[in-house]
Amino acid sequence: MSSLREQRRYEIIEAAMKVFGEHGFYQGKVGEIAKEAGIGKGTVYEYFGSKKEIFQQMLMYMFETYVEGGKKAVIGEKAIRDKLIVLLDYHYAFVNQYADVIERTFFHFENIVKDIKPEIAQNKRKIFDFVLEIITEGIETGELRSNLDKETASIIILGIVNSSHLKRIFIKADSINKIDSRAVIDMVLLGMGR
Amino acid sequence: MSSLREQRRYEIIEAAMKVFGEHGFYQGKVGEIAKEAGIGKGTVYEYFGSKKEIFQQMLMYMFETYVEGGKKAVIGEKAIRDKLIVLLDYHYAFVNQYADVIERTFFHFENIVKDIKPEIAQNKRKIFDFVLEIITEGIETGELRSNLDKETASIIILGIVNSSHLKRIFIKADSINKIDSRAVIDMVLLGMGR
Amino acid sequence: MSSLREQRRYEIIEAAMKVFGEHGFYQGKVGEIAKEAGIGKGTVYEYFGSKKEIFQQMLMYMFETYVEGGKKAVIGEKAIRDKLIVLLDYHYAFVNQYADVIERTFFHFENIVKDIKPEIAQNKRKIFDFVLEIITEGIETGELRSNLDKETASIIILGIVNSSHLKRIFIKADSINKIDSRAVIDMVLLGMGR
Amino acid sequence: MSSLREQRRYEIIEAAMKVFGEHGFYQGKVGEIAKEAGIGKGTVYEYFGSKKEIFQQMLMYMFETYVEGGKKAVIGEKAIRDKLIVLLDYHYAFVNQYADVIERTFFHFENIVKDIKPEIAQNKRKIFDFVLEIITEGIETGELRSNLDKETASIIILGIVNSSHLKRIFIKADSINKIDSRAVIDMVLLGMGR
DNA sequence: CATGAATGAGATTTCATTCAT
DNA sequence: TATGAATGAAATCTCATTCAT
Repeated sequence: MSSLREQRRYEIIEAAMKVFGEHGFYQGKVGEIAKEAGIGKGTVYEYFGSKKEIFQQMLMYMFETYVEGGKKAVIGEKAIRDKLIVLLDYHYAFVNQYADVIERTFFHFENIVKDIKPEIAQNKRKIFDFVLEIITEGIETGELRSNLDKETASIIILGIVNSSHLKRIFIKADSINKIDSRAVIDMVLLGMGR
Repeated sequence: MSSLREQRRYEIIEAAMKVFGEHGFYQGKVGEIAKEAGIGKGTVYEYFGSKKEIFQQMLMYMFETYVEGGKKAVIGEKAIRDKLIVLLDYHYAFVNQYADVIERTFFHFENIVKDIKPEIAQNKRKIFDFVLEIITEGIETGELRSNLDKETASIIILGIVNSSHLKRIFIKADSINKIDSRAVIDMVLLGMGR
Repeated sequence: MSSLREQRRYEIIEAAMKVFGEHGFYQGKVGEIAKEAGIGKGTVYEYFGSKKEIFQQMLMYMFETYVEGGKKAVIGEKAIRDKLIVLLDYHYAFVNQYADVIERTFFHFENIVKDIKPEIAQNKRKIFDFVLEIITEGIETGELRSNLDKETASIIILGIVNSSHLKRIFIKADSINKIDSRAVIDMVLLGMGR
Repeated sequence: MSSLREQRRYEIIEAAMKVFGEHGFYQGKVGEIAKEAGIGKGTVYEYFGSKKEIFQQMLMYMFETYVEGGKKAVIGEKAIRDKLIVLLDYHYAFVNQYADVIERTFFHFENIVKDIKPEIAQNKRKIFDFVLEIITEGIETGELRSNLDKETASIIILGIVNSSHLKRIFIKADSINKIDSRAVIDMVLLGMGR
């Protein structure tokens, strides 16, 4: 059955996340992915045409998982403030779960997938649109200022969302200190000014 | 004198920025760096012990340039708001100047420099401290709320600073639209909330 | 019964002729032969021990077909001149029918079948003997000069027979111009000299 | 100097003739060519872009050598009969010298060099033209019949020239019996008929 | 009998690094 | 000091063959 094939594909992608996460794209060896997945090297090529394709499919999978999960996480919240907090928490959890592979590849694959599948590009755009939606909704419900430039606000939120992961990079690589989502969002909503 | 040697080292690093910027670390060839620098392949190894070392030194150089330049840019401004705006502009200009190499390597070198020189780690910390200083100063001068958690605020600023470059990644790769630093900072200072 | 098995073997050989004809021995894949024969890859190995064996059997089959067909074609002719013309036509038709596989393999299998089955060697010899017979007969009937060195004459005829296929190779690959068998044979019988 | 590079290229081609001659294109390994040439595997790639390119250049070299040598060999002879005899001898010597590689590749490279360089195609044509010239000259000098179809005659001669090598293939693989060029040519000139 | 998923040996090719000049 | 020809380790990918179903 095809679901068996799907299952095997998924196992390889799982293994790829581990290996690419540990070593990045160029240092991640196909042989190691195979070993990690508990199969032969040649078998990997029965399911994916090339190392690059494994990587692309892995990214696709992560993007989809990310966007889907994010929407699901946010859906339960009513207040925009809560949505943003949940989004921040979700992002942090996601990044932590896939920490290595994200740090090494998620925001850094442009040159690897120059012949990037349109679906991936779409997914990138989806993340932005997702945040834009929340902002728009916040303005409509009156929780956010009505004169807010929505695109700029989204950029800011996205930047901050991404900060959780920057913290580890910029402050200490081994930091496991989670940023306080509540504090962050409140600071953004209230403003830093006096 | 050693200054000739320094000069030559610098030329190689310049070439490395070009080559690594265009192709990333693993696809950037030492031979291309040599050609770009107008010297022989073997000569590169008279100045650097390995490809990895060239890369590390290049990062060091960029960090130092970044921090130094940032401090210099900000020094002329009195108001914290202006300092932040200038910082954002500076970051954007810096990222644009070294756009390719940053996108491909600046936030992605963990695995390349596992045996990272302490100086690089220090420089990363310096960037954070630099922002932290501005925030602290802002609180002291009363421009920022006194109950602000300084570290969190710095993380937010850093995240936003980094947004300028995220915009290109998340929205459209070919976008040349600069984010409006003034609008962004004001939004952060005033808050998004009603 | 075994005739079912024979039938299946024949189908595989037919498929092999197509595949080896298109891609040659090394580029012709067993999987493609299987697909062409409409059976599973594993099934091929129920009938043949290895790719090499398929190839050897295919050659055997072609040799036998060639020699048999050649004799049959010639048998109806009385005059040696006609026999030779018919032989030339037959060879051309045969080569055209199996054009690709012959061009790619017929004269090029030495290293593939180093452990060549004696039967193949015998078949090669048979082709020569077949021509030798015609020459001998021609001398006996007085159509050919009595002082003709039979072996040399056979070599010449064989070379010329093979020319039909050389024409395509040496002049233009896409040439479909058949050489005029009558003209050729007459030229050989009459001689080129004044 | 460039002649050093030329020299090295030639050495590699020599090694390639040996290796491809022994094992054919697909079984001839680049590593073996390198070893045969007494250099490292990587060095081969400093001189040729790929295995295919080595093969193509080798063919080019052989064609050129063949045509040049053939013309030189024939130039000393006045009579057409002698020219043809010399050509036959020359061909036999050439084939013997490069026996293996010719048997395995010379008439069998169509699919390897699909992207065949125009120069190779030209060389193939040159061989035919070369024979055509001799025939034409023979007619002009009156040594050959004036009503001879020149193209057909050339095909015949080419086929026969090629016979010397067919002899080994069709009769016995280990035969070192040279065909008697004089006898062959005379038979062609006089004709086989009574 | 028939199958095709799984395998891994082995080939080509790349490129950082060395070292004789 | 500067060079670039030479190197070979190592990686990706192919495909004949096996064998559990």
